[in-house]
Amino acid sequence: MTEIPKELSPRYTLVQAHLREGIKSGQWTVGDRLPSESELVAQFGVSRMTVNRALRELEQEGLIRRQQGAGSFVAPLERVASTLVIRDIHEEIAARGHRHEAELLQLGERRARRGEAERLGLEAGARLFHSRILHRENGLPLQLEDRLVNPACAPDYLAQDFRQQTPTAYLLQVAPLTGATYQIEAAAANAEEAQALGLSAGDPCLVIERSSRSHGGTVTWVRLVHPGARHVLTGSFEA
Amino acid sequence: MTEIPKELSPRYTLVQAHLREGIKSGQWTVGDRLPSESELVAQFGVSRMTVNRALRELEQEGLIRRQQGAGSFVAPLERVASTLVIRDIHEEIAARGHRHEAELLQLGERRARRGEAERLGLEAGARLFHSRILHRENGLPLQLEDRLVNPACAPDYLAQDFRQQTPTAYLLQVAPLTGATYQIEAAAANAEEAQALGLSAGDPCLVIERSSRSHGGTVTWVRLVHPGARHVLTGSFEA
DNA sequence: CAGTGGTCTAGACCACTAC
DNA sequence: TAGTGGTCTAGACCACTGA
Repeated sequence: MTEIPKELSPRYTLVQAHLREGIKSGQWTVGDRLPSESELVAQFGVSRMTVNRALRELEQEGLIRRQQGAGSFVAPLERVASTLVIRDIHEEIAARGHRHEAELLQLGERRARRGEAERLGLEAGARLFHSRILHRENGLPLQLEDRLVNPACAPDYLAQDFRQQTPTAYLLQVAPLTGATYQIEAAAANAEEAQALGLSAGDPCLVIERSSRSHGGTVTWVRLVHPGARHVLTGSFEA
Repeated sequence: MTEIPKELSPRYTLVQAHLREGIKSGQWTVGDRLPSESELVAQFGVSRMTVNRALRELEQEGLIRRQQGAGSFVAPLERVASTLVIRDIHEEIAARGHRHEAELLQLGERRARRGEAERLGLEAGARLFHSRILHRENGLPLQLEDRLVNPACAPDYLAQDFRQQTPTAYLLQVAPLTGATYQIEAAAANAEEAQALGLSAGDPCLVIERSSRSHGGTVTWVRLVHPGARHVLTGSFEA
């Protein structure tokens, strides 16, 4: 019937662009009702499925809110939300075009200390692997990585050369990630951390703690300590 | 033709559940090719549009990767990504069932200092509003809020009572949010900040700087300083 | 009740990929 | 060239909302 334009944006994106523009410009503001699906069908000369997809995706983005029987409305953007990405330190440094070096400070097996078994979902006093690595960017200490590993998920962990491949990369390979939780805080460097990172004890650090799961349960728990002055998390979001 | 089941999950979610299960269980692992759309059509007895939607949404989630002409594959979950939400401090404290108090330390109009005009997209030396508020949770200092406001976007800013309504809430009301950028870092409290927050100078703080835009441009820039020991950002993600 | 969004179908044409 | 995903249509039935 109607021709599908070649080399152009798909039609549903045209509908989205129209609504985005109206919201950005203030034509529709928070709480306003947007044109109904059938109105957009008439306006753009497309099928309802196409309009429906356009609106559904805008809803997934959080830009609009849809209510069956009532209509589509401009969503209140009360929250600054964006996807926070925590990347492998090697990738992150490489992406900046810099040199990454990993210094292995500790690697071994030991019994879980108080609280450690719980983090990995093991029984108290279970054996686990432990590693401590200092990551440098162009020679400058950037991250101190303290890691606990569930031996059941990565039995060959101790045999790896972590100067060649980061624990993160190795573990992703042997135990595909299916979930994670993390926590970000500011903390003072203790004496050990300060020495490794070339700071003074008490200096502010950005600390990320993360627990990663795979099919077989919790694979690893890691504490990443960064000099506060040298590591910043950034993000943005756009309506 | 085929009946649509009542009171049950939509059919596209059944297809998704099947694929999710296979990926979680390890039936398909990173890089594996998933059944094609037509195979899933045959397997589930649904139309291709339905299967297509199921797969498209899994791709948006990042769980699979699709390539025209080649197939759908299990995506490598290399990144710990999740939606980071920065909420209004009042909401955050109220959600914990605690008492929020705001102490107005400064409120006024002045000329932009060096670097400040740029953050708001104003000309050097332009006039702007400034406020400094200490937020307490159950009496304990939790956040020191230093804010610059573009007068063009919120001309009545100085007349508000910020003990009753946070600047965040007020500004969202008068200038609907259309975008923002933020930055998270660890920093040492300076003398002023330490005094306000009841810390010692040099104590680690979690600092969030955020710039918010509305239709009319940059509305406000804010620096939020939190005692490192008392504020943690958390999040999680699931395959 | 009329209008809304939620879901679904059975086709279709296209661009792309791998063999 | 055969098979893949990308997009689109013109219908349809349904659940829900608000007047």
